[in-house]
Amino acid sequence: MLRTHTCGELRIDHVGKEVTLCGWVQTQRDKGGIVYIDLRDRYGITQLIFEEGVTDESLIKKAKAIGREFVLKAEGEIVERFSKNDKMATGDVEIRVKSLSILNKSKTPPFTIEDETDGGEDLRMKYRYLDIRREEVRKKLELRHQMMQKVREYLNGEKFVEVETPYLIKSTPEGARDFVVPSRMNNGEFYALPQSPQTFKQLLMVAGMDRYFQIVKCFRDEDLRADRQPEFTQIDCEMAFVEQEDVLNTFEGMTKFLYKELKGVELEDFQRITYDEAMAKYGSDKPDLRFGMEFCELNDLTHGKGFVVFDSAELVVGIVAKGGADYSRKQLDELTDFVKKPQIGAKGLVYMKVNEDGTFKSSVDKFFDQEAQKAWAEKAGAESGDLLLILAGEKNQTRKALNELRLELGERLGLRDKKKVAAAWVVDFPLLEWEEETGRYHAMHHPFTSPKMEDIGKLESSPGEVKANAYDLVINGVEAGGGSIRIHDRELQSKMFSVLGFSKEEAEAQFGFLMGAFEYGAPPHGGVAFGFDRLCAIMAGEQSIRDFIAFPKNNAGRDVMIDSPSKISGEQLNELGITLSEKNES
RNA sequence: GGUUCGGUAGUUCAGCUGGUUAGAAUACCUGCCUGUCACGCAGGGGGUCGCGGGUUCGAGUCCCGUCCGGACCGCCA
Repeated sequence: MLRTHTCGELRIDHVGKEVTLCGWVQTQRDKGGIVYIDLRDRYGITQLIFEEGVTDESLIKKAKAIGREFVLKAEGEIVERFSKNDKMATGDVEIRVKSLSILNKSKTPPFTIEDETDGGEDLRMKYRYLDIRREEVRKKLELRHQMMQKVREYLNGEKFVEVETPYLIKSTPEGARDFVVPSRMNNGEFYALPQSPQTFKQLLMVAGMDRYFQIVKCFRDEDLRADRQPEFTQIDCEMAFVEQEDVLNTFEGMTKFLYKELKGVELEDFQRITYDEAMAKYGSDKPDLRFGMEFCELNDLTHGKGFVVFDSAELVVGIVAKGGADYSRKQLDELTDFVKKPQIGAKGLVYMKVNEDGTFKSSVDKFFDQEAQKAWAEKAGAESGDLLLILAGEKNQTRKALNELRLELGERLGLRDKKKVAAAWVVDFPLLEWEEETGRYHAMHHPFTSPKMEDIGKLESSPGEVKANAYDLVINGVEAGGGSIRIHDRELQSKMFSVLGFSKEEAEAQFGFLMGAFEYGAPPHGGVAFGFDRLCAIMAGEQSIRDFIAFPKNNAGRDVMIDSPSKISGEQLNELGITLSEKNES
């Protein structure tokens, strides 16, 4: 070992000891007759001191020539500081250096290695190895590590077995686009990287593994977001001989365990809310329940008064912004512009202020008298000083837009409190969703999700109304995980594929192995998958998952550090039997 | 595929309705400084204003195209 201690552990009772530290130079402060160097490693920072009259002349000269991020080995005696720094854990002591080796020099880094770095996103990613030296990023990766340990601890305690499943598997048309890997030995054929180990974990249930989990990379070739990466990590779980409640309880337990162990927070029992209720009250299947501001439907109080926008709307729905009656014209215009943004797509925004004197002032006074507005206020629960904001239009679109407005207001009113944790299970998702482009139904969760028993009769007659044994865990408005009770019966699975528009042959070719397995005594089973990166971000109160991934990709799916993806040689292409179209040749 | 914001010193940014020699902070270099810890003081170097084209007497600034980055919509069973 080159060092006897780390840069974070020395305290006043170490005084007098001879130690050797290794680390990077955070800063060097040359005061003339005295030189300080802050030496940093992953554990902390310790001050080195070189003093005229005490330290060797040549050593002082050496110290004066040292720059940021040099790698040093410093030997010396721990002494009590003449002037202490109570902002540092090691601030009571310093090392009076007797011997110094420069283990490596460093170019001046392109951005400062500090919590409040001056580096932009792009630059930080290009020099990610420097970015990770920053405490802020390091702590996030350490949280991730801790979480991984705790997940394993909990699931191991619950008798789950961690089983690895293959990465080179088969492409299927359902769901997200696959990342595809050409096979040299099977020329002209391709593997696909798993979007999730779904079918394998079900096969493990058939295999009697009973309780399976895996912390596993998954791959989806879709566009990125702050909370979406093309390769990401899931806590993938499956249990046999269980019902929905058993799965929910097990993983509610895991989530509580993680919060307790990692954040010291005891979570209350999670709310349960149905999909239909979530959509009606919040316009979203992942509502942020840290605050109320529930939707209030106003159809019956708004129709027939000659206001065309409301009369022609499938849904008229509002929310109350507490204390919003003093919003200025400008603020209201801002909110109107917000909902009219193309991403949100509302045509306009109707407001109604409840004045302190009990009167009402709205943007539609022409059509609705005080009496009518009073009725709105009563229904929506708007009291004096409040602001009622109303959107109207096609049902789903309007709910979606009002959801965005609700979140925006929540942000502006400071209701999305980072310190709060609101976790809920959203249950009873629809089994199927109509897809306009293809003109057929597709599975809302995935095609292995079981329909509710009582709805099975409707599978062929009115598929859109069938509810599924599917559930999502939503924390602070983020989908942290989701799962379902699966189909374990060959006939039902077959029927499901046919409802989804698969021919018998297609279903057999793509999923015959699974349906075949169901014929050999498949137990009832179900499970869940958590977005591990997201769970880390949620727990740290962050929006972006990128800093919880050591080497993430940028918006365009590129790794700017190693510059991938990249072209491959003609020989490699030949070997794989691949010809590129002209526009891609170089 | 689309919307939107941005690209100016190593870095983060300012630069107005087009107008002389493009600025600040920080970083870097040199000198001074024995208790600093965002050290201080004095001085210095540092720019293809992303790239290409256009308008103009004149473009960092306006227009078109393009590349790069961020956020978002579509997409993500």
